[in-house]
Amino acid sequence: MAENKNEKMEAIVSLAKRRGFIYQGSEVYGGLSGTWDYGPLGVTLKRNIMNLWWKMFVEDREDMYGVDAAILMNQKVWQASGHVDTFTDPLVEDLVTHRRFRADHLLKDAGFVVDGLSLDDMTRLIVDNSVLSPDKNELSSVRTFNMMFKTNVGPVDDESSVSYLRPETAQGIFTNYKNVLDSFYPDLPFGLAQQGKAFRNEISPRDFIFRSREFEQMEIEYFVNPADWEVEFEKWVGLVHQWTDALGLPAENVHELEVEGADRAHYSKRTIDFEFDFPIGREELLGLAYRTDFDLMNIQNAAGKNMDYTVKGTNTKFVPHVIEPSFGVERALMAVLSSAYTEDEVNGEKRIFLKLSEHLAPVKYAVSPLLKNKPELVAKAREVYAILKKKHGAVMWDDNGNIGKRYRRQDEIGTPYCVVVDFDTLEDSMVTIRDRDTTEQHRTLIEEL
RNA sequence: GCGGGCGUCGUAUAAUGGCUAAUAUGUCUGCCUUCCAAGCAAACGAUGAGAGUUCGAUUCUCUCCGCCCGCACCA
Repeated sequence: MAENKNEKMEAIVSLAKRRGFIYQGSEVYGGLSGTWDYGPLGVTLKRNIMNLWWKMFVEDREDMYGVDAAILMNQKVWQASGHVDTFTDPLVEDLVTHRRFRADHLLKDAGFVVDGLSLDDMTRLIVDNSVLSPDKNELSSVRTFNMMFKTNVGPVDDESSVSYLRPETAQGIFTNYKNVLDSFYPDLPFGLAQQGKAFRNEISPRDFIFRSREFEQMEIEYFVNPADWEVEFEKWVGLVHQWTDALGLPAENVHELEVEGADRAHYSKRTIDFEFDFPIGREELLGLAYRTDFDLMNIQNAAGKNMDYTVKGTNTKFVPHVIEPSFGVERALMAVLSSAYTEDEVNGEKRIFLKLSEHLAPVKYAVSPLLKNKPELVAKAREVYAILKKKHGAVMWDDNGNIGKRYRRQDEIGTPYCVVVDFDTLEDSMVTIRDRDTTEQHRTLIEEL
């Protein structure tokens, strides 16, 4: 097994696989880098996170509208959004050290204006002016690396049929802004929310599910009066913290990073990265960006459609500005798993458990007969199981081994409560409930579960 | 993509140019068990894929796939 400096991360990856949360994509064929498959528990945990988000940001609010746009979009979307240009990095390679650099960055550093230059133009500039790599060696010609997955739509494989798997979900929202205005004409501010897959051909997918080539986003485009953007932005800072609280992430592990000018995305006037202390280090968990009217204006110019919003009962018109909180599902999941992963000792033995919040845990209750070779206990336990299953859904039957083993198994998958039917249950209709975190137990009536 | 290190049951480890590839745990079956991985018995389960060298390859070589560390990239 390869060296891994991070034991906690390794333990989580191992548990995730062993217990049926997350597997390497295409594993039977040797895997496919940057893809991950979700097992029975993983898909439930992931959906619980996504549903929590949907409830919190869409269902529980009056100003939010859900959409679900197609992943394949007209190629004009990506030209207008700037992705065709900016998701394509011009790279050069040092012919001696083989290190790679951004050609445009090297040229800019050397004092050249590179805006609008073709690859050939850049190569010529490098050759004519003997531009060297930072390691003082000759450079290769300029080649592109496109982060977007390209594909063709329809039977003809030519330029007109080119499309891309979306590298972000946001554009699917912007392209429907006008549709939603026509259907609802909500008062400002209002938001459009979407969950869905996005694809990026990362050079180097890394760190378990942290950076992968196919991932799921939860995004909101919140449309505001340009005059109000700062106030609304601050509100979203607060809402983001509510979200990380709801995930059960310790507040002290969530950090705000104000992203400075040059590092911001091409569309953004202000960005805060919310970072989390992952086992792999402090890394971005989600982003909050003020996108101005960049996207709507792009559409207005490229598609020739008016994007104005008219304030009701007035003649005031403007193109709304946008606050965009953008959440990565896998990163949220990884943050949840890392902060839930706990080791302690019970009776001098190491115990591993996932301290998942009740509303996120893939299994809420495990039901067991105290002994599985006593038919009367099994029958009663089955009864209790059926009642709970009907009521809560996420309930597991477990009669494996002995009671201690079952507790440990359930601990590892984060089941908050284990319900045990014993001989007294047959007399008093009470069951034992054992708490995952404290390992304490108490008795309660079956009806009160 | 470059450089370095790697790839053995689900997981964690062992061993080997030639005997049935070992141990623990797990999973499963039976017995047992009146609350925290107890015990007994049995079974299942692996050399990432392909090619080459060889009488014989999991072991040596090559290609591919994947993983780890570093670089670079990360809107």
